[in-house]
Amino acid sequence: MTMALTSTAEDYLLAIYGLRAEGGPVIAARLAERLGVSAPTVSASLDRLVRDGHVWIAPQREVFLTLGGERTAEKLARRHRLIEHWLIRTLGLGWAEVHHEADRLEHAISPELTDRISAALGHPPTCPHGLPIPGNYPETDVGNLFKLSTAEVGSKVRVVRLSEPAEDDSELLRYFEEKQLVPGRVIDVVEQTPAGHIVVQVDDQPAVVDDTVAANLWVMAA
Amino acid sequence: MTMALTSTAEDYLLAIYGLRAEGGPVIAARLAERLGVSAPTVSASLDRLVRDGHVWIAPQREVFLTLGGERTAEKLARRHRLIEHWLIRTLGLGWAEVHHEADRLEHAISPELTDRISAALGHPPTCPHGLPIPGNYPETDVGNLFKLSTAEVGSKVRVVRLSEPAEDDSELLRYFEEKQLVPGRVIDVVEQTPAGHIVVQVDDQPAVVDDTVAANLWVMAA
DNA sequence: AGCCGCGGTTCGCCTTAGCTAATATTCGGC
DNA sequence: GCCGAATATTAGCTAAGGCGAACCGCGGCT
Repeated sequence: MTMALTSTAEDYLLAIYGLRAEGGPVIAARLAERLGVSAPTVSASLDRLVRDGHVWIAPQREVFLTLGGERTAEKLARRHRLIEHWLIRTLGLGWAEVHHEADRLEHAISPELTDRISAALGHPPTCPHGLPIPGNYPETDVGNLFKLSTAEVGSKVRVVRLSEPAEDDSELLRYFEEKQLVPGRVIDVVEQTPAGHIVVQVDDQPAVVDDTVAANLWVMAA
Repeated sequence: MTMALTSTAEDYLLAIYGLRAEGGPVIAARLAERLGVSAPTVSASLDRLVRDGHVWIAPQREVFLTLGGERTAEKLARRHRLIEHWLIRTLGLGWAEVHHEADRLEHAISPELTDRISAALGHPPTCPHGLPIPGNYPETDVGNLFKLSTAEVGSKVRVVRLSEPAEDDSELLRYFEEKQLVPGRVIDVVEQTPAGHIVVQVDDQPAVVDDTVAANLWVMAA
């Protein structure tokens, strides 16, 4: 009988899962940042997660999900991303606001409800920001995604998804929405300035994308 | 800056609000029953609620909501009851299952979301089980409700709402649904047996309603 | 060698929210 | 006025989840 997770434990699993998906080593300090808690708190919480078999810590302090922990995290990510669609679809909530609401709702939705939501939405493969929904997403062309910041000048690319951390930045989300830098859009990479900024063309409208911002958009050749 | 309530505190306010609406004195022992916790736990929690100004204890140990506490409880009840409708409307959830899901969701929905839900549903005056939704409910004929168990033999009555505790009893809910003893239905009170059971006629189908069950249905003359 | 900064842990402390066992209080009957 | 049942409180425990302060280890600089 798999003990029920606390809402806090769910947050940790999801944060680890998200950081992992972003690439780069998952360490306690990053978790502290993302979750907005102190280092000692993360230490204690990780101890509990290890004790309960959701997480294991590699010799160099890197944090990994166990098989069970990963399965749980996938369920949670699925839940979260389906909720985002649901809120947009049934309540007309804004693309930029939906993530925060989903953050709180994801802990309160039963598995049965999750599946009903998926069905009611026609089993969408990704969330509104382009992140894949486990269980619905066909694992194709995951390999040939790259960040807009590394796109070749003169190429055409298709926006596929936002980075995980971008989802927590509502100002950034509103910016993306305004410039229509949303999943599915095809854009021209016009030039890269010496400072690293990228000039793109969306719907024949030019837009200058800050280099740090461009690192938050995953694209593919189009 | 009104301190944010914990999920547990919200449960208490809602329980007090509900018991009060059912009539009868609200005391700690009833709260312990309804919330499924021990008496000392209720004691400690009430201390916190008093400390934070949500609740007030009268000399004879009776529990009252303060003005602020009552306002909060109304918001929570509104939230809960709107969620029930929303789940039925957008996901086709069953009349009998919806209450439990709403119990968990009500702590995770923002005020803005609540209003959007209300708007999307056309501001329904009551929840699917007939309980009024604060802010939407026109306060008419609240006074002339009575329990089915006290209805006069030979009279016609209209089912208006379920009792609060009935909402927590899914078996009872399924029974009501099966017999179509749901808000809006007009039924004939045919006879009362010596044991106190009540024989009614719904859609020309006879049904025997247990006396304790009949005490959970609020009706009005029809 | 020395030191700074980052990462991590240990220590001690706090609040919420639960429990049991024991005790105290109050209420309704008789 | 007394008794027993119901109610409430006290005392003492646990676990989760927070905090800051202090300290350790290690990698790079200078």
